[in-house]
Amino acid sequence: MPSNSSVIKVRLPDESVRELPAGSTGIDLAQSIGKRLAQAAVATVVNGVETDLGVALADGAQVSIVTADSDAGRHVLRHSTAHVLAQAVVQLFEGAKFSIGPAIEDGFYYDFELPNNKTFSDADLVAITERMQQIVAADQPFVRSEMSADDALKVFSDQPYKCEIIQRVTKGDADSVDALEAGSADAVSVYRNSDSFVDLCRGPHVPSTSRLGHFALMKVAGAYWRGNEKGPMLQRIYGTAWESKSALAEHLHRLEEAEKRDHRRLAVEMDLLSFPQELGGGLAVWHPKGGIVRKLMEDYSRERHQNGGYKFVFTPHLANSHLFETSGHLQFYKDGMYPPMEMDNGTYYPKPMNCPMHCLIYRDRQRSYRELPLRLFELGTVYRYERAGTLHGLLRIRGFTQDDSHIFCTEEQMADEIASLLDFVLSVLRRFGFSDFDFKLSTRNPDKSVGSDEIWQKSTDALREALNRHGLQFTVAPGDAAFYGPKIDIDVRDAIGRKWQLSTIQCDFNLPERFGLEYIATDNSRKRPIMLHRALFGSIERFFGVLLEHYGGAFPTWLAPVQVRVLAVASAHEEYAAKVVQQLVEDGYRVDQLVADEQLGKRIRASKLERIPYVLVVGDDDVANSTVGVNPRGGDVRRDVPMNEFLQQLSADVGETRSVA
RNA sequence: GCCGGGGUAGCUCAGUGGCAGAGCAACCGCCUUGUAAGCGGUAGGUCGUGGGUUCAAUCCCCACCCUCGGCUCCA
Repeated sequence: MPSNSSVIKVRLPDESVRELPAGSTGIDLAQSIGKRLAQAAVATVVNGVETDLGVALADGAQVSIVTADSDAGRHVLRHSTAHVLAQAVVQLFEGAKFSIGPAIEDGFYYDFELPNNKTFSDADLVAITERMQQIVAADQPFVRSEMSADDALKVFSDQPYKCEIIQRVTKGDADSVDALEAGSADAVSVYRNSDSFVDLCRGPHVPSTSRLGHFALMKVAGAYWRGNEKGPMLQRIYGTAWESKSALAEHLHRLEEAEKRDHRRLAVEMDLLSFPQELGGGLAVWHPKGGIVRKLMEDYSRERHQNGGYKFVFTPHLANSHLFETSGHLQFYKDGMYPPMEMDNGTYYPKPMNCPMHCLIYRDRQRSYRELPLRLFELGTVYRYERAGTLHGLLRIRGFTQDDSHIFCTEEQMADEIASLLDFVLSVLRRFGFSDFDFKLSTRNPDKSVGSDEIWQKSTDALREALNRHGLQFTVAPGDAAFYGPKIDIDVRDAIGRKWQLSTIQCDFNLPERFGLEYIATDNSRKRPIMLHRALFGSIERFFGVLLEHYGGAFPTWLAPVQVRVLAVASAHEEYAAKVVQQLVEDGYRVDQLVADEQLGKRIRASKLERIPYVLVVGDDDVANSTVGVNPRGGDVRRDVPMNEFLQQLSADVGETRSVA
């Protein structure tokens, strides 16, 4: 049905059709639907392509409006705010070069090069913010135009980074970042805000700068141009931007809350562990309270492994360099190892991983197929010389203990073994309060791998099948595998939604080869076993750090360093309090008592700050009736609770993993 | 490793080219307390380490160590 030339029809997401005068834009469409929508609109999606609001709509187009409070809308806001940042910097810093400025999660950044290797200071950020607000107030339009690469090179003649992007796009070797910046080779797109500021960009953008304004510049950081460590280092400014003042405020509040549960801060506050400067970077000592929690974690892990058919092994912290030559680690990862110790009978290295030693245990005698799968388990402490700038509390540390398992099995056993491993791993993680998992299957990188296509295929299929068998959603990361085989990585989401990579299950056919591992098969032939690497916590240290942040220091009762604290109202009740303590200790709980030489309120406050799960208060009534006052963490106070009733409550609490506080 | 910010009492932080400061915690005393900070007092420091400049350095300069935010890396 041919439409009237003065009218166009567009289809909306709900399949309804709207008629508009020819030449109407996304703005017109939004206005025709509603005033509020027009106010919230930042872009359109036309036939599946994100487009500026101001572009005339074609007859018959499928159109949806992108609003500022959607993920896509915030992305547009953030990208547009990055342009405003670039304009402000170029205006305030004579000779500044700007390179790329994408939207990222929660915000945006822009990379700059200042003349004479100058860097931005915090004071500069204040000035830049003010200038950005002026640009917002000036209501500058974002005007799109397309031009040839030659013309674009002229426009950006004084901007070497922009020229480099244009040239790469022209030559056809643009990566995804370049493409975002410049559009395509035949039509380089640019957005102009004013006579003096134009930026290379694919878009889309908000119609004008007045749509922005709820942003904050967060920090300055160095960043390599194109991520190349050998290339120039630029100055990156990070910012955050939102659709409203309140959304921005909420985000800043979330950051504050996250900072309060930073494991490094909690470790100090709660006297769990420390990083003495005298030890050297990235090396921790565990204090008694942290030690209790760690021991409980390890005990639980050992118990589960015991029940899971694992054999416990122990291996030394040092090994002769021959071992790591055989394994190939010295060849691939020497830079990440602590330096060698030259001894009169050879060269020794602190071990950066346990697998080669477990291979030696396997190889020590002839193995039969009847022994397989052979599951070796060790809490093995390893040392890796992580680069100085990468250390981060417990999450990136130089000396750590892996809950490391190596499973030797036949090719036929591999799929079942991986499937049951997944069950095992998830079951243990759930006990620690995690319930939200993301799975990633990392596949072969042909340029950085060893082994035959066939075995790679088999291993990858086995991992994939295990995930499918459990009905688990997973993403595939092509080329992210280790050099020796594919792997499944398991991320958990913590109480405030952040993702942490913890467990990993890896197939390895390289080390069995290198160590010449064999077993005698049913037909009396010698065969090579498959080796599965599996770390569940990853490292005890890292897992502990993640747990600390997950619970915000409020460990579930079964893990809490002190589970119950007993407070006498006054000195006269101290004797009864001590009896309560004694009974709880006899029942196997971790209990202490704070004597009444301070006000009760003050002692309760101190106990709450220590995040003790139960504070018991005992006074005259309790002495008379054998009761306690129960003040639970995160709950309401109950008076006159019979001791037996409290014991039942405590027992039930410790028996199950409590939800996070 | 690279760019930038830091390191002062147990903790959080202020401060100055000329005798080192606060709050909390600790310790002592008074108070004997019924559910998140009672009152008074005492003690506590090689101002990260080593050099240099200076009549004098915690402060200025250099190097190193540690740490924080990023980048790169992460078997």
